[in-house]
Amino acid sequence: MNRREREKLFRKHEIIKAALQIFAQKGYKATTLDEIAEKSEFGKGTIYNYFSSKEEIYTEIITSVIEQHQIIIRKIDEKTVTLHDFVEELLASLIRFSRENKESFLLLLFTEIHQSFTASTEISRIMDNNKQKMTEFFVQKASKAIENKEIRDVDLERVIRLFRGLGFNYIYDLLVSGKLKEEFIQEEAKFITDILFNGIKY
Amino acid sequence: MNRREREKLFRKHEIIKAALQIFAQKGYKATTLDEIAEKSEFGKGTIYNYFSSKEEIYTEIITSVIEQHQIIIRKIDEKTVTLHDFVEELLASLIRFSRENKESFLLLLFTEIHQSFTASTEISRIMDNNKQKMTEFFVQKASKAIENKEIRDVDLERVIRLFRGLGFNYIYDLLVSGKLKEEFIQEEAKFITDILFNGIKY
Amino acid sequence: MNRREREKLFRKHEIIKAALQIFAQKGYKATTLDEIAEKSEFGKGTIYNYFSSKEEIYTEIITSVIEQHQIIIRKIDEKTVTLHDFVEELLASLIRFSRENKESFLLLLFTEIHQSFTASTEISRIMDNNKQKMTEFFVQKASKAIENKEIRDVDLERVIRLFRGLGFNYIYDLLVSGKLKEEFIQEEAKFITDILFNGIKY
Amino acid sequence: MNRREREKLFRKHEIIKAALQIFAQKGYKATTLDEIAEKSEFGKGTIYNYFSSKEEIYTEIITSVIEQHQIIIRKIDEKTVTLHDFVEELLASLIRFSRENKESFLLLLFTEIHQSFTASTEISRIMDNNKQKMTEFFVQKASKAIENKEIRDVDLERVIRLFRGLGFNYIYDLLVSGKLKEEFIQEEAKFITDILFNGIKY
DNA sequence: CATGAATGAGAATTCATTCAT
DNA sequence: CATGAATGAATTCTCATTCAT
Repeated sequence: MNRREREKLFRKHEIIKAALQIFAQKGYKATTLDEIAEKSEFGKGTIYNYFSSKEEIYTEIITSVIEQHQIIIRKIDEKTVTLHDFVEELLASLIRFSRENKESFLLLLFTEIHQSFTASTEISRIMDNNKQKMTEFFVQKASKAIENKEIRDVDLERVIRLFRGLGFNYIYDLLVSGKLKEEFIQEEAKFITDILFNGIKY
Repeated sequence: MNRREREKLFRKHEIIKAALQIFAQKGYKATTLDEIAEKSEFGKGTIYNYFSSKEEIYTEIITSVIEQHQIIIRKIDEKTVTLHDFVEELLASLIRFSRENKESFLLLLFTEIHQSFTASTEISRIMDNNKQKMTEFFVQKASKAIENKEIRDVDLERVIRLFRGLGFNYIYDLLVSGKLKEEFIQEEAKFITDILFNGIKY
Repeated sequence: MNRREREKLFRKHEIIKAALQIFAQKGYKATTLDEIAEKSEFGKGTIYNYFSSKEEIYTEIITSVIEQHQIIIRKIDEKTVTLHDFVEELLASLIRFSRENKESFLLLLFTEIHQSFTASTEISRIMDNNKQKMTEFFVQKASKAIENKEIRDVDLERVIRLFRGLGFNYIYDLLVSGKLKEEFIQEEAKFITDILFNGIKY
Repeated sequence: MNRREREKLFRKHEIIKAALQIFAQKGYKATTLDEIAEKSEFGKGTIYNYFSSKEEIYTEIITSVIEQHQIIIRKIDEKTVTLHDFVEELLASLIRFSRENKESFLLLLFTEIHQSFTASTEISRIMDNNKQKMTEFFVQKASKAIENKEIRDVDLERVIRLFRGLGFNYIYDLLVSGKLKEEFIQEEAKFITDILFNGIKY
């Protein structure tokens, strides 16, 4: 990649950065290109040299966010053996990611919850695929955990549902409460894992 | 209330019903009055005989949904003594409510997650108040549960965060999966409660 | 005219009274039928039993106002001989009329100034006719006044233009200033007449 | 000011020119943005790149017209010494202005007469201020004229009222009659001044 | 490439008029 | 007759997209 291409990519990224913040704050419909132009400090027309439509900006952003998400999951899957470690490390990673990429996380959450932000079936497909992937990793680890008597013989479909709920919403609450300090990330992950494995019973 | 007033109320409700469905599907911004008019089978102008603006429709709906939500929580709070029962019954009630009022639930979830759908600080206030109320009920029951050694001495702020995450997101997943049958509602509630109390550990 | 007809006429007059006030305050376009309905304490539909359109209400009102105006002029014309008396008495009458029918006067002024309030050529015709009539009376009296050496041999077209300007705008200023007391009406009329005849020169 | 800014200003002026004509013809309420767009030969949306609302267009226009009006008065005030000259020159100037800016004059007249065209208190304030200023200049010159025995000891409040009436309404009549030729402007001004000072008496 | 002026399709809202009760 | 609910055409305003410079 020569200088020209590198610069082009850099400018494109500037636009994405600006757009992400506004999309995360206002949602797809309520975000205007004027705002993106202003925040990215480019002219409105310039944006169309990098993206062919507002929807494309959104799609590209959300696709990239999901990819990062996937990479994290994949890495943790490879790095860990027991379900317990998988859960704790995945949570820690996701919490860390959310903290460092608050807007990405929020956008992911919106898109997850509210798929019709955009009419794009492309995005739906990617989201579903992502969900599917995460489920696979979890089920694999969990199945083995049941075999190894690490955990009880629970209904895995339900547990993954519950786990996903935790993952997303707990982190969201942490984010908006503003209490998410770097030094407590591992602690938060441990806490959720503890409850998930041991329950709150006396 | 005479016939005329009853009819008027009925028609207003027809509009609300239609609007709720579209708001829940598309969100506030992406919902147009033309759609509401068409779905409610009224003329566009007619809507304005019942509401003074699009925002008023939204506010009225979300306020009413939150009220229903509150009533459920309050009832379960009075009806139950132990935290275990409170959690199980509340989950069952919320699951049942969501099943019967899918759109209401989705709208609540959107508004919770994405407060800037509407600029209305009024709605924010109501939402915060609702969150606060639910927290209070939970904390009260949980504090006593700790005293009574029903549960361990866990960090309540975290547990409520976790529980709320469960409540919302688990139900959402159930809803979109389309697997939420009436006969399994109590079972689902029991399952979550079981995990929350006993964990998944072998 | 039997009771029924008298009542009908009475109700029609109630509507006219209400409409006149609002038209005078806001102008034709900015006045809504809802306002007229509310002010007249009739249902909106009822108004259409008495008038076939908003424009008809306006036309009927303005026509009636112009008629009253004409009657005054005609009466003063008959009652007076010299131009001086004609001018003074006409001014006094018009000032009195404006004071007692503020809205009518304002409406007349608007319609005079701003004929395109309504597209109605009917109104234009009536207004022009009114103007014409007033001019005729004035010119007749003035011509004789020149003959009789009551006044100099001035350009009558110009004087009538000047006089009309006085009549309307002076009264308007008096009206909005709120300083128009019954006991000063004749005095005001005398003042204008004095200036018109004698000028302000030392 | 560079080329871009000059062009922008020029286009803005094109819009103002078109809007002025229509406002003057139909009044504020009855003028639509579609008409302004069509007359100015811009797209409807383009107008909003120059003004943020219909009301802003109106306000800007009327403000500018009043300013021009003020400038004329001020200039004449400085240029003349006696009341007689002030009156004659002011009338001539105003007549000339009205002839060359028919629409501006009409708009001024409407706004004066019918302040509720727009709800804007801003405009009311400006209008009142303008009225006030004109009164001050007149009163100052007239007071001195009384001292100097240029004119009789007349009630100045009344004379200014009368003079304003003349100024506005006489010119209006001239305008609509279409008889206002450049070569007669000074003559018209002389005529009115003559009557005001000497009266029409023989 | 960068820009921002121009645009019109589309959105919310208003209101005169109709009409069933 | 009286009423006011229903309506859609008309109006103001927004914004993604195009395009000339």
